[in-house]
Amino acid sequence: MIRDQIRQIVTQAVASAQSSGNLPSIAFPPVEIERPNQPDHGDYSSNFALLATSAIKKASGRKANPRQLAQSIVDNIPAGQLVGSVELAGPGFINFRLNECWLQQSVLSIIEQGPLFGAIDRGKGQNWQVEYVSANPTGPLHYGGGRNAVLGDALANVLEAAGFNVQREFYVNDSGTQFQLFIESLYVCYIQLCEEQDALPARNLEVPENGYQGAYLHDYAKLVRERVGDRLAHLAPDDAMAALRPIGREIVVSDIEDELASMGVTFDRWFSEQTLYEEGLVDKLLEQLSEKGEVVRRDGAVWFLASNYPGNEKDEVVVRSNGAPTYFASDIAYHYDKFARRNFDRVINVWAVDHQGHIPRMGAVMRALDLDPDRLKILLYNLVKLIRDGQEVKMSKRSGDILTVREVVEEVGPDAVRFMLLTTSPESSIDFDMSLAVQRKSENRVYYVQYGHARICSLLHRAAQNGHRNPEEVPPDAADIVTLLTDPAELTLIRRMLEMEEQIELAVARLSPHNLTYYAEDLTKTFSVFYENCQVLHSDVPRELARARLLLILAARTALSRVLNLMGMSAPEEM
RNA sequence: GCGCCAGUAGCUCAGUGGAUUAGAGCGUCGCCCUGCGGAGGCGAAGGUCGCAGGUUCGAGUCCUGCCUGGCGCGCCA
Repeated sequence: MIRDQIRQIVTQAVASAQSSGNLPSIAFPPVEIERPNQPDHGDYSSNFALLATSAIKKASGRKANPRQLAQSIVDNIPAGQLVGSVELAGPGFINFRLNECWLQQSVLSIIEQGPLFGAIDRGKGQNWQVEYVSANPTGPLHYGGGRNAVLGDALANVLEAAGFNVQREFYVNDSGTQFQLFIESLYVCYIQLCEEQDALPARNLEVPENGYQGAYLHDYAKLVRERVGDRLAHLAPDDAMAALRPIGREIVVSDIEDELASMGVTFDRWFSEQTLYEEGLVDKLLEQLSEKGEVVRRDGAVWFLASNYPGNEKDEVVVRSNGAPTYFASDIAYHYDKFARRNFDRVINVWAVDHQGHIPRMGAVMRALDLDPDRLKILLYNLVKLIRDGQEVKMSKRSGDILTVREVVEEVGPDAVRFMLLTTSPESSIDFDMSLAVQRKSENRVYYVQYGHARICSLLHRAAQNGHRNPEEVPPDAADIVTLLTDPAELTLIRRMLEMEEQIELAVARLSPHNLTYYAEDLTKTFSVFYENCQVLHSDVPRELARARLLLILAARTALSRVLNLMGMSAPEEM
């Protein structure tokens, strides 16, 4: 990474200034390289001299002059290929400007990297898991789950770009009370359907008190009947429901899977909670924890003594007094499986804020299992408020009247959904204006980037028609040709593209990819300015210069489609 | 009551302790089509960064207190 290289240059300059006695030999803080806001201040800058001043003051009580310190560092920076100029500025900043020749050649390196452009090696082959969505398998996804899906998916993309081996997992809660209620509700709908279709005597069954009422249950019931006919209607209710469980599970999970796929979200693994019970892992771990005194029986229930751990005020029930385990019991086993068996170096769970209370107890579980709590990260995101025609879209979950991810995707399109749900930092809530998202006009920022990409493709296509042979290929003399790229708009575009690595690094460091949306817009904006200022296929433009600009455009397409793909969006060739 | 999060332009939101001017999109008001897709470009207006203190060479960013809003504090998930 460029930033790392510059950091390295400064660090070495500091070391040589120290060994020649121009800088005191004390322990300095690590060198920070930042990107100045103002272009006048160069491409990169370091405030090291300012930080060093206070370090010296602390160490020796002497007050050093930051500009002087900066000068002695600058004096120790050798000439190189990457950096064109180094200057001392303001109270003691060291500003770096990238070498123009180097910028020009990097156009070719961008093209060469292609769809992997911007990849960095932060992961060093570590195995990470991102677990996201993990909605209850009781029906279609509530639109709020869309944010979870988009966030987790883009984060996984970015982690892969940063050199991590990433596994995407959906945890299927196919064992708890909610799933049981779903099966009971589905059973009732199924029976009603059979009574109707197969002329069976009416039993007047009703969906249980806290059961699921949504219309989708009737669709599911139809699917059940298509598979097994009225066979289950002739069994005793308990037997029928036992038989219904795997069928219902498959129907609802594949419905959710389709729904997510409509947004381009797919998983490597759908992990069944039920299997943790079937193989006895839950019991085994509760037993182990009990032997260690982490789990005790009290008031007829079984408790995990979370309050022994920092941040936890209360203990947690793992087995109710009626003998039924809570979801927390299987969560212990699930995380044991993730860390102790599958050995992920790190796991990121994407949770909505209403689950924030679980965070401290998960930390307690990790410690109780002798696992490093830092291996588990929770990415919390705030809720989504849907606005349509200036009004909040309200809904009642009870009547099953929920707006689903599928409906929102159908209404505004998958790319708009992804972009909109990604622009806001996770901890902020989102006001998602659907009426705005549908508009394919300038008021809608979603299509701006895609439009830019489509223009690029159109331009390359037209170049071929205009007699440029193979505009998508790099000619043998490309290294000479790109030296013609000297227009400020051209160089600015190159600089912007070269931020890709830093944007990926930033998204990984914060565990949030929302910066990508802003970067994508910025990139497109810079391209548009270039496009406005620099003609390519006009007859006035010399042949060689046109070729150079086509290479730049090819690089721009590489960069734009890369960032779109990282966000999980399509990069259309025409619109 | 306690805990977590948010409060930045008319609206929706960025902002990684830095450089007399705090950014973007939309909206508003002006320009730019005998030029590669105008779903574009240029410019203007618009801010006591919730309030009050503090830390430091330097604070929208860190600390404390307060105000407002959201979420959480079950033998629910």
